[in-house]
Parts: sequence; structure tokens; C-alpha cells
Amino acid sequence: MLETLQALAEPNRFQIVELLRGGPRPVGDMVEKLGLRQPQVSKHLRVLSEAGLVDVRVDAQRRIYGLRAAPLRELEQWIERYRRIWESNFQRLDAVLQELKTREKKRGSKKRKSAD
Amino acid sequence: MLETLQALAEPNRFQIVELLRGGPRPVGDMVEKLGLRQPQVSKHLRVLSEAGLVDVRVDAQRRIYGLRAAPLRELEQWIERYRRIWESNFQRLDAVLQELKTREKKRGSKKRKSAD
DNA sequence: TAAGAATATTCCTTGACAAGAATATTCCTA
DNA sequence: TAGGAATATTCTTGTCAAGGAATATTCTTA
Repeated sequence: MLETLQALAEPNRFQIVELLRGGPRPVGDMVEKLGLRQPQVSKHLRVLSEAGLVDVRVDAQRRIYGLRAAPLRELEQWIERYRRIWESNFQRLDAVLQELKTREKKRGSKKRKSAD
Repeated sequence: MLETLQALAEPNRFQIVELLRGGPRPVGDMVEKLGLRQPQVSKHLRVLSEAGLVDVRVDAQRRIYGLRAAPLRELEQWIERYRRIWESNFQRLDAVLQELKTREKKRGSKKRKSAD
């Protein structure tokens, strides 16, 4: 999970992934479309590959890279666990309860400010 | 989107977010549970806050941080766009088509190897 | 108002990592 | 087999961000 996030967090790698959403492509293709130099693209692809985000298929001297589903699926499942945060107001409720408990323990307090 | 990913990609920040999934907490709480020092936690919270992943509510000297839904929702929507990668085999098909087109342009080629 | 609690900020140092440049590798075709 | 195409790797350098330590800030209560 962390490895997936770290791989995606780099702007050029993110771009590469976006590009590959349109289907597998050889390295030279990406070099052209992204305006990066070939070695950097290869290096980024290596990172993506080690994170399991990308696949290689060899075609003569060319390497054709394509996306792999697994890490993205995992990422989605991770986010799923946060669903209730915006599908209910349990969080607000919890916050209020905690605050009340605190004030009670202190037996009296004054006012509060709001954050921006 | 990139800012969200970069914020989440740092291990300690990821931990903080995971902690906050259980509800809003004051800074001292996280310091305790994460085994980090207070200034580092505050600094990470600042990054998370600037990325919009986190909210502050002031309670006396304490700041109570909680998760915000928006960035996670965005992230989920982003991943949604990749759904078809694992919900159909269009990718393979596309790959084959592209390869065929290339071979045609070169007017003849031999064999190929498979990647691992 | 002084003292202390809870948190934020600043400054410094160090490590990781991305880009650049040069070179190595692999494979095809003439 | 030589030459060239496509890609990978290595080495170096510069930058940025995380951690440590010290200090500033804000609020409460006695």
C-alpha cells in the first residue's frame, strides 16, 4: 500500500500511469508524449514495476509496458474502509461526545474558537 | 490529487490517517500512540492539513484533528476511472492491435518472446 | 499576572531521490 | 557479423523534505 502510494506520488510517474490508462505502450512512445528523456522514463518505469503497478512485454528491442490491476484494486479497497466518514456523521458525533466528556472532567469551561 | 498522494505516501502520515479513521483526536493522543515526538506530529499534521486531508477544531490549548472526506473521495473517483482495466480485457486486445499495426508498417518480422 | 499545559514554529543537519550525462545491453536487419 | 535501434544501467550532482533540538505561542487556572 505504502509502496503503491509512493510510486504514484511522483508527478512524472503519475503521468506515466495516466498515459497507460489508454493501453500498453512502448517506452519510446512515452518519451515522446511526456517530453522526458529516455533514461528517466526507464527509471520511473522500474520503480512502477517494482511496485507492481506495471507489466512488461518484450517485443524485439522494444518493451511494452501496461498497467496491472492488483495495486489499484488494493488502493480502492483501502479507501473503502474510509467510506463511513462521508456516508454518516458518526465522526461529528464522536467529536461532540469526546468534547463533552473532556469538559465534564474539568468541571466547567468558557468558550471556544473555530478553526478555519 | 498529486498533493493527496504525496501527503499519504509518507509512512508516519499514513499512520496518522489510519489513526484518525477511528475518530478525531488531539495531538497528544497521537504522539502517544504513534511513538513520535510532538513537533514531528505537528509538522505532519500541517502537511495533511494543507492537503485538505485533515481538519482542526480548537478546544482550549488542544487542537483536535479529524479526517476530511473530500480528498479521499477524489482519490476514489480517480481510481474508478481505472476500473475497466480489471473489469474487461480490453487492454490485452488493444495491445494485440497495436502490435499488429506495428508489424504491418515494418512489412514483416519473425518471432517474439514473452515477458515474465 | 505568573506558571504550566498543549501545540506550533524555526533552524540545522542529514538522507533519499530525481535529473543529467555517459555507457552498457539486447535484438533486429542488411 | 557489423551497424544501428530501443531500452536499461551506472555514476554524479543538486534539491527537497524529514527528524532533532530548542524555542515561541496560546490558553487555562490558581
